Amino acid sequence: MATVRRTPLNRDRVLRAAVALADEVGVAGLSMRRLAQQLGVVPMALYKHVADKEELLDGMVDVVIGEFDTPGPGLDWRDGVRARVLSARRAVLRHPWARQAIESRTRRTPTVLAYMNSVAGVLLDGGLSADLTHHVLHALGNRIWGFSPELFDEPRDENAPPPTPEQQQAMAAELSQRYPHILAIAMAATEGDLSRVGPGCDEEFEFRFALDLLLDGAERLRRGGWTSTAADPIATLRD
Amino acid sequence: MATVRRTPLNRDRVLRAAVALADEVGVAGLSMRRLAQQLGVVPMALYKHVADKEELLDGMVDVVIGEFDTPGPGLDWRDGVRARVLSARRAVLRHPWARQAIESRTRRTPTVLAYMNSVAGVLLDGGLSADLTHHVLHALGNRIWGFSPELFDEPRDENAPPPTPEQQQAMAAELSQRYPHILAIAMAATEGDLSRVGPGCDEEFEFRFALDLLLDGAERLRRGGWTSTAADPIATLRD
DNA sequence: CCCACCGGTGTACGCCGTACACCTTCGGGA
DNA sequence: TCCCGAAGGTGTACGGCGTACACCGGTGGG
Repeated sequence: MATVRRTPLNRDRVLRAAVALADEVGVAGLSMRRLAQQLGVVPMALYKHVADKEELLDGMVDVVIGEFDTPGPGLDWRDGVRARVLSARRAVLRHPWARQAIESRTRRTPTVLAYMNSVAGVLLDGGLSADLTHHVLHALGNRIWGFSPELFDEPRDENAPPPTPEQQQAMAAELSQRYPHILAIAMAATEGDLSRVGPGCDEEFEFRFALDLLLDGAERLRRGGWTSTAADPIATLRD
Repeated sequence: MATVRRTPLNRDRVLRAAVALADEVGVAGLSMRRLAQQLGVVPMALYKHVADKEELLDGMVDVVIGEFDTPGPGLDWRDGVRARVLSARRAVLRHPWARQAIESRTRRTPTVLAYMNSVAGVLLDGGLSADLTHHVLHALGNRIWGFSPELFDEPRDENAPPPTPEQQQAMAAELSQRYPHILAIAMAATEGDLSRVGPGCDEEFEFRFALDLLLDGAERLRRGGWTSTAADPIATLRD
């Protein structure tokens, strides 16, 4: 009997299936065994296509980077960086696990290098010295991958019931006693309505704010002919 | 016979042993079983003192935060933040696993809140509005914990032999072909001597550079009476 | 025609976190 | 004085994980 032969696996199909699976169940729920099951294959079959789980994750990150789009030239260098980085951000938002995956990766694959090279190119073309470009890339840090590094968000439990007024009252009392400064911030962020503390911060705004703060600081340094070898390299910033 | 009774465990001893063990073997090598062994106790004994491994890690982070020191008042707000953050940095450098642990944590323990509250207090006392303080804290992101978020470092293998001149030549050729902008940066960073690419970037410098870039940008916003409700909130920054 | 290789299989090992039932010890009311 | 309940430590067991290793059928090139 003509048992239909499955079209054979290959590295690309494995990676794309892994991305899809992670989109569903998160990076914590992604296991070699589960991925194999999803592909209708025995776990060890995967190892014909990726060396180990580390390499699988590297490959998955490469897939996400492949979704970044490269805006054409002709932009102010700051707009060029913004465009790249905000595109990265959109890709990372489509794959919520990507942030954690990127943070945990340490290998720099050719894809990763190519992306860094492209961002660096925008800075250099914009007139930043190689020196300044280097340090600005460091300053941007993970932001070039489209997410801010923070410990502030996330612990939001969607299924939790909204706080009752009494709970709000209690929280405000607790905050004002032990963490008055955090209370001040929360009040400002919610315009005094602590019940709106639920939705949390506007990540998009925070991301752009920090990005622009850094890019505009860099632009000021560029104009000032900044160099890292000066005695107080950052002094140019101080007026 | 008088079998000597071990002094009983308690949460504090467990956490400190965990920190010590992680200092030795890293966070990846830290398992409940191994920690128990180190304490001369059966694995399940730990669960009388911490709910689960998550809570153990939260507690370990709290221990590290406990090592931050709080500089006295009387400093310029920027110096106040710098002092706190650089002290955090020293603590995190003493516990190399802490960075990863902090990044992976999502629960905000009272210790975490207290630290954030203290940093926020410095900003507010320095004359930043609650609004601006909020966004500046976001902009600083993980930097308030004493490390920069980056994908640039780490993959340095100490045991690897230094590259031979031929390898350097090959690397430079590869770089100049495929990643010319990265080459430019590497040349600038090593003053043209690519053999010094080994030691990597000066993390301390990069950290301070980014920190000051952000703090000085924030100071400029403060002076300009920045507010997030303006049409183009960041416009104050432009030239 | 044969054989080497490629992709997939099956089994097994040693880790992991932790649920659950149990057992000792000890301090403090009745 | 007795008892009892809590606190702290134990032992066993389960289900999951990544992956080493031996194997095996099909297929295409010499």
